[in-house]
Amino acid sequence: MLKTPDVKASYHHGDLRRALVDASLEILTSRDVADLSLREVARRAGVSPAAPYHHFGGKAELLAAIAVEAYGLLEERMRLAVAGTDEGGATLRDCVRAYVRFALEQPSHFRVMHHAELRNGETHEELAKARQSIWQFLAEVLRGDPVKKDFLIEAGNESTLLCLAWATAHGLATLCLDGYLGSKLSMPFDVAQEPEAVADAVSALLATLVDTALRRG
Amino acid sequence: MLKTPDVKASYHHGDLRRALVDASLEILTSRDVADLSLREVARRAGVSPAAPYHHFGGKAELLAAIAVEAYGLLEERMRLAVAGTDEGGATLRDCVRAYVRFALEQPSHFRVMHHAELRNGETHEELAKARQSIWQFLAEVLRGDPVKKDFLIEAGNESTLLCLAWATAHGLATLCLDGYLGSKLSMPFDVAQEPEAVADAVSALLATLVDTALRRG
DNA sequence: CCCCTATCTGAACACCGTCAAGAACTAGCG
DNA sequence: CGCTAGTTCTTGACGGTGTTCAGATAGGGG
Repeated sequence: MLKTPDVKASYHHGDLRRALVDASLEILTSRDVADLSLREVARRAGVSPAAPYHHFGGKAELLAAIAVEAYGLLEERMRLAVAGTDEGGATLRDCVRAYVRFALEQPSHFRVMHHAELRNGETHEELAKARQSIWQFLAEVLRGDPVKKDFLIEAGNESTLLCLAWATAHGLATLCLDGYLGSKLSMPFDVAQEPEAVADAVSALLATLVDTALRRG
Repeated sequence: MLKTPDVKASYHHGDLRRALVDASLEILTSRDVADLSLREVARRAGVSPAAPYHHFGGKAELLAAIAVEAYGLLEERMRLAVAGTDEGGATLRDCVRAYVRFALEQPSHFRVMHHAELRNGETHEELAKARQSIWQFLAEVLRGDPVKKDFLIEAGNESTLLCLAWATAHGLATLCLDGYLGSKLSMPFDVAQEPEAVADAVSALLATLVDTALRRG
């Protein structure tokens, strides 16, 4: 429906590759990635079940393409997030927050990124590059913070702190998306807030803990 | 093969329900939960594809049963972990570490716990209870720590710190299991250590940060 | 002993991912 | 313009899946 209007509905689809990705994302809005059917994607794009195989090697490759796109979007988000802050101790908080917000606002993309079928094999070259790019960026952000820099270098704790930040962000995002946080689902106390608010509070707490502890260190 | 030896291989299976769960766990050792085929489980248990439906409502209910079992195991692990420590500030670290170690040592159970098919629907009553039980336990552990107690109560930050701990543990476990940590897969620096070592270091760092910051607070 | 119930089988349905062969269309060369 | 080459899509098929249902089978209570 959003195709370039001058292109008629001809035998040859205008840009089927793009249409398949978009159709997948639409379906993923309401279904989980494990239940994504390649046939349904083709159906929604108005083509036969075998058509996608001329643009992707198979279902896994379609998902990989979506994941690569997702990594690009995520890195862009995080760059924007830290660009807005003034080099203070807020960068860590903003990175974590951007990560979680991306997961909450683009859940389809986020879920595909971490799906099982494209984790194990070193299959996709682009995927590995996209992942490394984000790590690199995060490492630079951390190194750029003058307060943390000394502590990191002297203690050799750079990777540990980086892992802590990423684990927190990833865990937060995963828990939010899976519905563990923010609802009356399973919490024994007052986390009646929205998932976003919980994520913000946790991100801020982590940044505060790090800053306070390091200034003391 | 591990059935009680006196029971013959009769038409009626001795304890098919248990056998199906065990067969599932065996298969999950080498395959992801998304690729778990109910027919294959039945095949491995030596019964027809329709047999499981007399013990479980379907594939989802089988997975739910495994998940309930997993929550029990996890809570047991965590209780043991904190029972061994002397009420100091190490409890937080030990909880996080126990969580991650459980994920690494029982990956089949852990993956099933957080699989999509049993997240959304309020389907299983037992599942919700098992989840709440762990939350309750974690909250008690945190409240029991005298150093953190004051900070938590005065600041109203109890749930936030709890979420931070859980998010870190969960993120760490997920990242380890998915192969992001501990290998040359995608890290730009020296995380050549084993996943367990990384997890230990991160858990310790989090606990240190919390203690240092709160003692200062 | 017989019947009843729980348990398991066999066949069936619809759906899935994937592949091989061929039809429909486009593009480019003469 | 017309023919050819090549890309793009369709049709049809194969094996696998979750699930259902009528019927076969076994064991326990009257």
